[in-house]
Amino acid sequence: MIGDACPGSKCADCGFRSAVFASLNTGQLEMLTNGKTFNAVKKGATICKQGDEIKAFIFLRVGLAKLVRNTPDGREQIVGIATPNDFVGLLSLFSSKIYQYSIIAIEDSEYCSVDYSMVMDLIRGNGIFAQSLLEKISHVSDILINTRLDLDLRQLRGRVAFIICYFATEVYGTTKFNLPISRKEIAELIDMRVENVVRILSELRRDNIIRIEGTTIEILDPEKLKWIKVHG
Amino acid sequence: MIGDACPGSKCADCGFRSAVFASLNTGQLEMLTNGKTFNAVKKGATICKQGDEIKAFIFLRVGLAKLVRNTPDGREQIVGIATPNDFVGLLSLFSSKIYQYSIIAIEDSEYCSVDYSMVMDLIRGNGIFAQSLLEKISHVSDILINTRLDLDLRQLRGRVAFIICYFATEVYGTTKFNLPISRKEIAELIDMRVENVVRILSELRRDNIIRIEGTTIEILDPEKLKWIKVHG
DNA sequence: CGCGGCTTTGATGTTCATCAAGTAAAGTGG
DNA sequence: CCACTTTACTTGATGAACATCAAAGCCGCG
Repeated sequence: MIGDACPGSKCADCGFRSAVFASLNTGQLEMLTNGKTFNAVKKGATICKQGDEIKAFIFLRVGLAKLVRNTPDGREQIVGIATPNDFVGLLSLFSSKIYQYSIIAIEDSEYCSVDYSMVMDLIRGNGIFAQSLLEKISHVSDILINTRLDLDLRQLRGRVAFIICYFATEVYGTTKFNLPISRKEIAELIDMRVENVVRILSELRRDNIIRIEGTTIEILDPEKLKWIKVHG
Repeated sequence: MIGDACPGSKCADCGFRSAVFASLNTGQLEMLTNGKTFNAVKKGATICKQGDEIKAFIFLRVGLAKLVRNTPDGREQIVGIATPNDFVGLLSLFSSKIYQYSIIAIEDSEYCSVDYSMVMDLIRGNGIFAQSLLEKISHVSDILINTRLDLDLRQLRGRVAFIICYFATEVYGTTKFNLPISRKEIAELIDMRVENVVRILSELRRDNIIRIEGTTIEILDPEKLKWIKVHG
């Protein structure tokens, strides 16, 4: 499925088009149409790999992906989660020739790749576009850093509560959802051990704060969960 | 001392001029000269304050500053250290109307403030400048995030070793230097408690890995220190 | 069916935060 | 200048939080 033409063919007509591209004129949009590739991948697929040369600008249209980093001691650390409309790998893009993280689909996903040099041309040729991109990248960094700083302040119960709230509000927008990642991945995302993730989830279930059924999680007591998220 | 004219007056002649400004033409450099203010402040001075409206683009010429965040529970967390040639507060700049962090001088410092709207004009009017700025901001974010992720993997001994190495190599470039921050500030920077910072510094001294004399730290055994930094 | 990976719970030891208490250094006011 | 207060630093003792080890159940997959 890699490299198929985008179903909606022209970027100008794309329902997923990001606000970042709003400033492009007709000619520039046509350039974009010709320079991009549409991709659909299954859950588990690697979209790009840490250490590989950056050749494209990746825009996630549908699905969900994790940003993964290999730690010096051979473990894996999840840097963050990419949701639809995100430019994944945006951070590495301008600061390095290689990807700092791998990007792996955690749900069936669709994304567009735009040729790296084309984006550079657009930046140089369209000031408003450059400004939009600056704002976008700045925003993404800010969220990532602030989230990390927040997590660092909390102990494990607070972190687990945080991640449940995150998926409920930021990703799915409901109090009941299918957790797209394993316990082990939660652990990698918030820097703790699998056993403790499990233990704390069990505690939350025991206290009737959440309900767990297979991979489905339902928040029963949002107030209490929020309290734990803030006060640890 | 706030608001004095830059001694070197014209930005075009400024010895501290960042590579980011390399692409500006004569007219644009003149704009810059007229739109900036030069400032010199003493150690401890607040350069900008978390929550205040962003009106300027701050470029640190001389000195050292800490980026500080007030945590929800009233403590302080140090996000990072700004060294000469850094654009401080760069991250907030494009993603928010207000500063996400306070910036406080930890050594006597000099910096230039450039009017916010002027920077925006330059971005829109000069594509190469926009691209340079994207690269710069991307680089700063990347370092900040990777540092944070690294710290999250380490236990306390590793973090203390990390921060000593950081000041030795990144900030001062020597194995013997004056630690510009207090024990408490180290704790705030690497998410631990003062008592443990002190305890671990004492251990390192006892094991002849470092020497401490007042605020001066000298690395005696770089190999061992590096080992601790990596392996906790 | 059996293997391997994910999940779960319990027991145990290590790491770290907290509390307490004392020393040194640095500012403050008379 | 000295008494006084405040702030930074330091060490020890204790308990809480967390990682690690161990073992068993579960599920998907060849």
